[in-house]
Amino acid sequence: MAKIKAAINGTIQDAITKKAAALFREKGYKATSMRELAENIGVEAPSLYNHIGSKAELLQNICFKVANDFIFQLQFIEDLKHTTVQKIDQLIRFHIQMMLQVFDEVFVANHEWKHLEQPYLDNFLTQRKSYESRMVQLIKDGIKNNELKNIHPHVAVLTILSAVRGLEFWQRHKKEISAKVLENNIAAHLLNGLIK
Amino acid sequence: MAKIKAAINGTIQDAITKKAAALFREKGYKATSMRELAENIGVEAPSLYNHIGSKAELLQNICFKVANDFIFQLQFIEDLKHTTVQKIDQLIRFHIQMMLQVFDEVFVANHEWKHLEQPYLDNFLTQRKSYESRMVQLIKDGIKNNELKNIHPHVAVLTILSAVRGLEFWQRHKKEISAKVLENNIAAHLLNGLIK
DNA sequence: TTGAAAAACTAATATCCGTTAGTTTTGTGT
DNA sequence: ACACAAAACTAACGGATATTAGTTTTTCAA
Repeated sequence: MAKIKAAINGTIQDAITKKAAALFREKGYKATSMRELAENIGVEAPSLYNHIGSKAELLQNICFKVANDFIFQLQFIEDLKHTTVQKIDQLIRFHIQMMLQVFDEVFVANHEWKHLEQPYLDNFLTQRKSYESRMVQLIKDGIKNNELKNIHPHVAVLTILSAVRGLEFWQRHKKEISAKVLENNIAAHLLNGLIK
Repeated sequence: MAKIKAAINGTIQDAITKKAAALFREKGYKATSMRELAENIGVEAPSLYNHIGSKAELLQNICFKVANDFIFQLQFIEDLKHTTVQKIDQLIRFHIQMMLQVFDEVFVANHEWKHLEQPYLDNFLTQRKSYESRMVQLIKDGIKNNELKNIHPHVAVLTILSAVRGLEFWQRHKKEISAKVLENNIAAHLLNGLIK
């Protein structure tokens, strides 16, 4: 059998992880077998182990790569010299873009993290909790300086995060509507419910 | 081993289905074994088959019961003599209440439906698509009669559905905040982004 | 061209899964 | 108390799973 083809600027391991993300998204982690992943790549299952450590490791890499990207961007936005509304708007748009650009990976991080093994599971949940807290703080800032209505900050954060997650459904309608229209509609819908 | 205890006004099958919903929600359908379900009920795995047909059937019952409840309520709301805004408000609140009252079942219908087997899978997806379409029509009505802004109806529907789904996260915070506060905050957040 | 490293292959293992068959226990109406 | 039905049990099946061991093929630098 021919060698596994890596993308132009990626390792073979990256290629396997990418395909794994697609399958984990489509069928779920537990329902995706290594034989199936191998077949999709064009190789026998045991050959995968020349490049990766284990199935569990694939899930770990996907989940923590996504978590890292979000945390990095949040840090970047926090440090900007903008109004709170501008920051929230930018964060919402980043979420939307991630959803559209690395859909499989974000979906897996959102839905399949529960199959992480310890200590990765606790680690992941801690990171997510911290991310939520920092978003709550952003909303609190906006309320304090009178940019936002006096809504319940934590409820607002979860409403925003969940609404953005709804972009999962839009993968099916990608042709009917542009990314920019989506971004503007959703950001407006969510922000208009908050702004004074 | 003692007999399986049914709830006061339910069959034994209902009791098994209820516990299955809890486990499917917590661990996922594929990751939940019949041996595990049996242990949780206090019985050996084969004993379950005196009361149920198969694992797949458990998932079917959970998913279609939930779908049915939602469709029934949507029909009820459609027939009301209310403004469109009132109808949408009421529908949002129903979603929130379902999420809080039959959390496990709604969660499973939202996340584990992909493990349904044919023809149930297609059936379920058809029902869901129809439900979405009818919500889109509701929004369109509201735009037409000038109650709502000229937003993209389908985007609005998915934003609402996803935001409500965010209540999943609130199971952890149930003690900190009352159902009524949640309901009011989320409904307001989502509606204020739509109303003219 | 050759030789070593990388990566494919085949074969196999132990474990888990849903489910069936056959048997024993339990509960209930007479 | 007894008989019958309901529902528990044990044993076992065939099949899928992730992964390992051992071997052959491929690739590529010298």
